[in-house]
Amino acid sequence: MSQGKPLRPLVRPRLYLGNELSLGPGKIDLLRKVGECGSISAAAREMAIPYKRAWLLIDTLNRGFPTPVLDTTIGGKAGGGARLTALGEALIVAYDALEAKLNTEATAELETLLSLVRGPAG
Amino acid sequence: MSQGKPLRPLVRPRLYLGNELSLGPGKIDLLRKVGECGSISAAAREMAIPYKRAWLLIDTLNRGFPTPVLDTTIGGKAGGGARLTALGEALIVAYDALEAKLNTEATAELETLLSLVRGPAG
DNA sequence: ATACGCTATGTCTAATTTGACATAGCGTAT
DNA sequence: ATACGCTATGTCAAATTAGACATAGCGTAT
Repeated sequence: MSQGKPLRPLVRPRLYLGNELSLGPGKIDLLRKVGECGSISAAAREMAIPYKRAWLLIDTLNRGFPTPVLDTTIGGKAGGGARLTALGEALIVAYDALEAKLNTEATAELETLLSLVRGPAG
Repeated sequence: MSQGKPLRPLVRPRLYLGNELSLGPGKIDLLRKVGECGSISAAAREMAIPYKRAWLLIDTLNRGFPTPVLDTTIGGKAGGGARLTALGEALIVAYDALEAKLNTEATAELETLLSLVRGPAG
């Protein structure tokens, strides 16, 4: 009966984009948070991960893509911070589109998988 | 335009199925190989991974699902080996269906992502 | 000038994962 | 009886990854 629309994503894909670069929910969530917070460190704080880890994740993105995903400026107290570049925004948009499509178009396949986890008595 | 059908999967999804259980290309490929080879060790050999690693991967599947994914029998030289259970086969079928759907229905979104890796000059 | 909060690194340790061997025991085939 | 090849574990070192601190330097605000 197809069950309304939960719309809570069942699956958050991870893409292997060659060149040792992968893009999954972790980096996307971080990127989005940085866009919201306006700085890497604020995003890291909110996500409860060390600043260095956040910076490193961003760094792998900057290296993996032809142009950086963030515009960063040094200096604190309203001076410095980070903003998404056009590429950064495009990544989020494209990822979200893929995730949404996956979770609407392939719901049946996903439910099949999940039902197998629960077993016949699920 | 839509470009024929390469049908080579652009993305091989990894599913997080709760309970510390994840299902991605690695375990699926292994499962399939075991089905082809008729034993865990032969599959491991062909995939060039240590037997123990293969066995461990299978083990996490067996623990994560309500019933085992393999029927194993001890004893060598045509005596022992492993065969897929109904669940094991179902997993492969369901995964393949999901992967196929993802790679046919979401080609546009995937291409968008890939184009971003290459940049405007790609 | 001082303080604050940010980017950008470096270093070192702990935790986790991976890999390589080793071993026990079983079931067919010879 | 012996050999072979499989499942099923155990152990232990190596490699990789994650985490915790430490530090340098800059740019706004006060």
